[in-house]
Amino acid sequence: MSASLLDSLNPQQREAVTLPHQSALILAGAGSGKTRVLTTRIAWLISTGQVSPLGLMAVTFTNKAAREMLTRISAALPINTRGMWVGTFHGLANRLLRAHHRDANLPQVFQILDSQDQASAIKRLLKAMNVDTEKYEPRKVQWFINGHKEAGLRAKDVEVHDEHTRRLAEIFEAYDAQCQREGVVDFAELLLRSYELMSRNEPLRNHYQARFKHILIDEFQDTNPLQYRWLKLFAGPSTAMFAVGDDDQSIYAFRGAETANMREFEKEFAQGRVIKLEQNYRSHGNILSAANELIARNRERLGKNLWTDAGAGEPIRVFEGYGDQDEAGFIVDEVKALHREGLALSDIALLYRSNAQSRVLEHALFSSGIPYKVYGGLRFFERQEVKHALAYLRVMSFPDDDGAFLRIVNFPARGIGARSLENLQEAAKSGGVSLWVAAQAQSAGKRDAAKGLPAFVNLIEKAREACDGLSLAETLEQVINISGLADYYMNEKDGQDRIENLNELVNAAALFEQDAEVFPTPTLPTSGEGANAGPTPMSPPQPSPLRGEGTNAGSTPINDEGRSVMESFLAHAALEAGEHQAGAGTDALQLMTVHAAKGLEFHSVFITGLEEGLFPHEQSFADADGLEEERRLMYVAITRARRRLYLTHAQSRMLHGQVRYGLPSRFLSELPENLMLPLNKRSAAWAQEPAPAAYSGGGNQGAGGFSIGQNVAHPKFGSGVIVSFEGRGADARVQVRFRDAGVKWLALEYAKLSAA
DNA sequence: GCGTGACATTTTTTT
DNA sequence: AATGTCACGC
Repeated sequence: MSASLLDSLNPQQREAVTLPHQSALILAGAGSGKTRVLTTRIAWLISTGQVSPLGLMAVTFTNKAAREMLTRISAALPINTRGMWVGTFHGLANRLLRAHHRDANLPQVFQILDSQDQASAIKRLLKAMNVDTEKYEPRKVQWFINGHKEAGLRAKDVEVHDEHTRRLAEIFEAYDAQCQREGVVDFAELLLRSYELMSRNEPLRNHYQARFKHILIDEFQDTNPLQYRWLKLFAGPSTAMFAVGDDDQSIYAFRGAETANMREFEKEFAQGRVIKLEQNYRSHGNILSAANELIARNRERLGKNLWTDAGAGEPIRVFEGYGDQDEAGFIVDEVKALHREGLALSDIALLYRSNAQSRVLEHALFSSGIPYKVYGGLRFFERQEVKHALAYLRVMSFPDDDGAFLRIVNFPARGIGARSLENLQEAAKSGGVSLWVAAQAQSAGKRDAAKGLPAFVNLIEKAREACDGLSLAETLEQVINISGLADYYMNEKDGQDRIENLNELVNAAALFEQDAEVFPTPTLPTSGEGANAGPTPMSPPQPSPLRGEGTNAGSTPINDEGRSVMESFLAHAALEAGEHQAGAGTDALQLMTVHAAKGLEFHSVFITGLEEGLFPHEQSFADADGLEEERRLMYVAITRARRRLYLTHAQSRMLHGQVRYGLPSRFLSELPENLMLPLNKRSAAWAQEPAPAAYSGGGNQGAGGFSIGQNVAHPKFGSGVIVSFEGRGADARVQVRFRDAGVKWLALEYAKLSAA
């Protein structure tokens, strides 16, 4: 079977898949079969008996990629993939920390903070420390902390040059102490903590290094310094590292990714064993040429040249709309036409630079009745009602989590105001205990109170009793009712959606549980049962450290990592925010940010909002690196398309509640003109009139018979389009974007402007 | 203590 | 536009 597996590969792909037991770097261009090579190599290694399923680790960045890999492996091999170390950096770090939580100095039931949770934890801390939040903005503090953690640095490692930084380091330290107290761990901490665990604990390190014969890393260009160091800790003398990446698709520098890791890896591990996959199987020639031409403008590249033997295909369609609504209208019409020709909606993607841009598109799609699905944005597990319900679960199982406690102590409102909370926090602080313990103390002897703190303490204890022995889904159902969340949202005027989400949450829990039960515990070896991992001597307090912790004597069901299903579910909620959107299975148009589109492909792709300031984003203008990253982002966007590519932009759009006028993106002019097919904006039915309805209405009708969006001619500057105006009568001035002469303000009284 | 409305602030990308 | 913060009145 391995023969047939290899048959369909090209020579470079095959070479990569069948590399001997050595480290190597695979430079894999967009659409060159990267995922295929990775999964085929795993299948090949296992099926040829070179490694057992548990003797390898495969790391990805997104849950989607991890899932995809597992699916493909199970399709190729008759093995149970559960228990295999295939997952995201964060997922695997979580797994390691759960299994060795004692060595990592964490409670068995540590909770994972998502960015929202982290932000509120920081705000709470700043308040408690009496920090001036004008001087130390929570956002910046968060950025500071995460930045350092991602570089592998603790508060004590912060380089202090000035008072401000010194204070930040202090806050950093206090933040970590708070998290430790509350048994919570943020995203960066997952990695840093597991990194420290591995580097400090030699037996543990030796164990894993001996276990993993092969480590395969996807999207290597996106690793940050900490992740790279993290990987290296798992690599023993006999471990082969197989890194697949594309420096041209590095789009996560903003969160610490360093392409330098690729050069570093080449020196340290691959030692010259570099295989380039340059044949693109995805796109037609014109699309690929455009992408190549664009990315060639970047200076910092390892160098690669994608080619295809497919034909040139269609030209790239470019559309300019008057406003964002025209842009959306054009897209709706084109999508309809494509769909009519038989193309599945799910094979068409609408891409944008930032999430906020989806609104207008959604509106247009909704009113035209085209089914669509938005990825990203507000995720299921990030919704407040879901977070509330989960916080109840959390407080029930780990009441010392002050963050979860504060989230729900007075929600739904039960008469606990800021004053009582201040008192409580005071008491907790002086007693050196959690809010929950302090609340319990204050409520002693007031068991039947109907309001206030005692009522809350009562409620939690009652809920605990009521849920004893129940399944996860049943527990959630109970909690949603007992807590009063159900009643609360029932009476809210637009609470119906929230109720539905809560029901959906119960469903998700049931599904999750079912999944956990299909593979009962004993068949699921965890860390300890790698191909050749004998029991390794460990630090004393743990009897069988590699077997995961706490056999959990209680009645709660146990899953593969020896923790309760509830814990796993809470971790799942944080790590995999979830695309629990309606319409699974139905054919729907795909809407997402360019970032979210990485790794995906579609027959037809619309890249929207191609305007200066939007894409490239204005935040990137400051430095050359920022612009290069935007260009790589554009490269990623273009290479998503197999057959047809649309580039759209608008002269004006609503942004932050104001109309903004944007010039066409520089990326449009960086593409080869001969490949482009400009679509005349007037050819579209809705744009027949000189002044489109959207702009002739709300006071935009300019003086002197001109209007925004109108094409004009000037004797000296040539042809252009009116983008704005101010004043009336003799004072009236218009802003014109000329084709060649740039943007100019002209006084209507003097300028010899004529309609064109 | 709690709900309301005025006011200000924000506005990239994600595990 | 949308969300958070603050002050006020009940």
